[in-house]
Amino acid sequence: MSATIKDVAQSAGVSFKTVSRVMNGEEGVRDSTRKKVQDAATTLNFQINTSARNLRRRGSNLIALIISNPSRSYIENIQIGAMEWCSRNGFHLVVEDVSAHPKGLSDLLSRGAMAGVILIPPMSDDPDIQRQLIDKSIPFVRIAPETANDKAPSVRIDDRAAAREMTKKLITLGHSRIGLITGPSEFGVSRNRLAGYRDALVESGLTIEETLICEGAFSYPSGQSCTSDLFDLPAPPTAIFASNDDMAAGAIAETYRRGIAVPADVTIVGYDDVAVASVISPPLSTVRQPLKDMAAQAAALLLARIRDAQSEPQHIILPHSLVMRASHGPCGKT
Amino acid sequence: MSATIKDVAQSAGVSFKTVSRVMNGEEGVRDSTRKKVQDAATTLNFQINTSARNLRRRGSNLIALIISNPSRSYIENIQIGAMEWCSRNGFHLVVEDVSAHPKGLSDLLSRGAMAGVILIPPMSDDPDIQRQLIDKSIPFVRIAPETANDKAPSVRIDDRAAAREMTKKLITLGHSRIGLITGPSEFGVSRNRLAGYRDALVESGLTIEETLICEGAFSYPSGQSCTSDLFDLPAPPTAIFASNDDMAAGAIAETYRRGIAVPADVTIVGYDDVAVASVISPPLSTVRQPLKDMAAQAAALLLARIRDAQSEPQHIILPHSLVMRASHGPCGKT
DNA sequence: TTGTAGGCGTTATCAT
DNA sequence: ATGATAACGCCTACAA
Repeated sequence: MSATIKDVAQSAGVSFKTVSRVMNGEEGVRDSTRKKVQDAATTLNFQINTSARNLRRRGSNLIALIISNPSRSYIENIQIGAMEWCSRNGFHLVVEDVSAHPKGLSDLLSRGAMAGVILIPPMSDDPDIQRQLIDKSIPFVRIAPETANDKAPSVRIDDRAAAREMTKKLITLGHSRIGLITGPSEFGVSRNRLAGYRDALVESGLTIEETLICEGAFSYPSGQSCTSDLFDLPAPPTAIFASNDDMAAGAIAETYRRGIAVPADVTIVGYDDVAVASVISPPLSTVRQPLKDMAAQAAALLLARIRDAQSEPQHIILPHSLVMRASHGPCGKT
Repeated sequence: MSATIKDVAQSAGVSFKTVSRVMNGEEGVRDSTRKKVQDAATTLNFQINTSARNLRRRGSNLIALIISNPSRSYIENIQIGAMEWCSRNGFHLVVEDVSAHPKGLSDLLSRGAMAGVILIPPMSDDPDIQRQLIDKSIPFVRIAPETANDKAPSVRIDDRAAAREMTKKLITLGHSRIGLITGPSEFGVSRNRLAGYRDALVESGLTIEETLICEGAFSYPSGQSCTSDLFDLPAPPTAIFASNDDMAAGAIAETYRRGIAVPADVTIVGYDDVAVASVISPPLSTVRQPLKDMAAQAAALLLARIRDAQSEPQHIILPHSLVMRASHGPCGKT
């Protein structure tokens, strides 16, 4: 079929090892020889065989991003950050959804196939997957794990502090009955954000009402139904803090459906700052986390572990910020 | 490091070929032998080496989805459809963005790396990429190409008919000044949708005003600015048909910004029916195309070509429909 | 039903 | 600066 390095070698009148050197940009090849080889390669339309290279090198230029269903907009940003890093660093990104077909994962992780793996919530907190990875000695990195450990590097923001700040912001606006829509409890980030919410209330001397806390699924419909439940309370909240933007968008939709105005009648804020936050109306006030950066930095930490499995796992905390757009306002009610 | 097929063979007391047979689920192995081998493989934590297998088989279990920047929501649905198909059929999906780092593509397409490639707009109409793929004899499939050809299979909806139907629908509602926000002209789908728009106007005996046609970029901001231009016209349109939902969302935002109500004062409709369509308010009336199905069927057609490069390329046209939500209404003005 | 020989295309090692 | 030889781990072809 297509040409191999031996064909190129013959055509260029050198040994195939020399071709190998040229293809890998190694030193110690005379310029004239190099040129001869390059010309021959171009003429023969030579393409290196990745399988053969990987077999011999015991390596791969593939990084896997393991995802599960919930928030597509979250994944989208992570994926973009990871893809950009990959293309700048000679890797390619394999995206695998394990929620559908769990058996795909073990195939994906067959020996030598992936140079490394990026885990996002909820897999970053999944002990099974991590043990699997460790057993196969595949380097991995965790994005937004509940807590850092010494098995793998990690990248995160300080979710607890961020949730605390946003809650305090709402309190500053005069709100004292603040509904919280959490993510599923198996997500470490959900627990951390809930803790931050509690921190703020306690620090401000407010009582924590468990009925104001509703567990969502990080999805738009779950934002709607939690909001519905909150409004059906005898004393509904004057502000709702959703643990991601998708749920906040659902909350706003449900609010409108009931003829309640945002932010005039009720304040709604989100978390993540993904695309939907600037597209809905009113534009969403939210916690911004630098998802693309997080993914890029995660990939970089992963590379360090790919290069040297013994290197100390690093843990990075990136800065977050509050992006106050137009979905919040002062508390109207007493 | 980890076990090879030979280690398993020794441990099970059979030849390595037998192990190979078991690992590939081939017939002609006594059940007792099979069990012995499986046990040994489990004990040794054996994982097949994909590089060695691919090298020998001259194959790969990787399918590449080549994307470029514009509409992330479009890509999202295509990607989900392709991923699901892949995990059901023993493949994995590599997602590569060529808009950033074009050189990544040639590396990705190195010999044997990818079993096949899925092209979406605008790459489905890019002659360079197609020639490259043909030169390397990598099977590929085109999603939503401008026209089908005999080089590769394709999957699409009838964009021209769909755009015509939506335009007619608006005409039926009494609109005669209908603005069209097209996609970039290098997209075949843009040209087809534009043609359908013209078809409808001509068939209805309306004149085509070129000033009512504005070229967008398939992005939210471009939807805003085109809409702004349309409203600045001496005689603005009473309805706007955006060639994708992102631009329609931008159009609605710009409309609100000017204090104009949707759909009371102006009708706005989109195209694609992606997530944003049901999340914004009012919920968007739009042309639905079955993106996930399209991707899954594309992958299936691709597989046929991977299995037999000589097989006749198939061309599938999937049904579309109009999803009339709440962003349209009758024409108020004369 | 099971086993043996050989090679896929590349890189590592060691020589020249 | 360049080349010969030997793996990497698996599968195909053929043999027993």
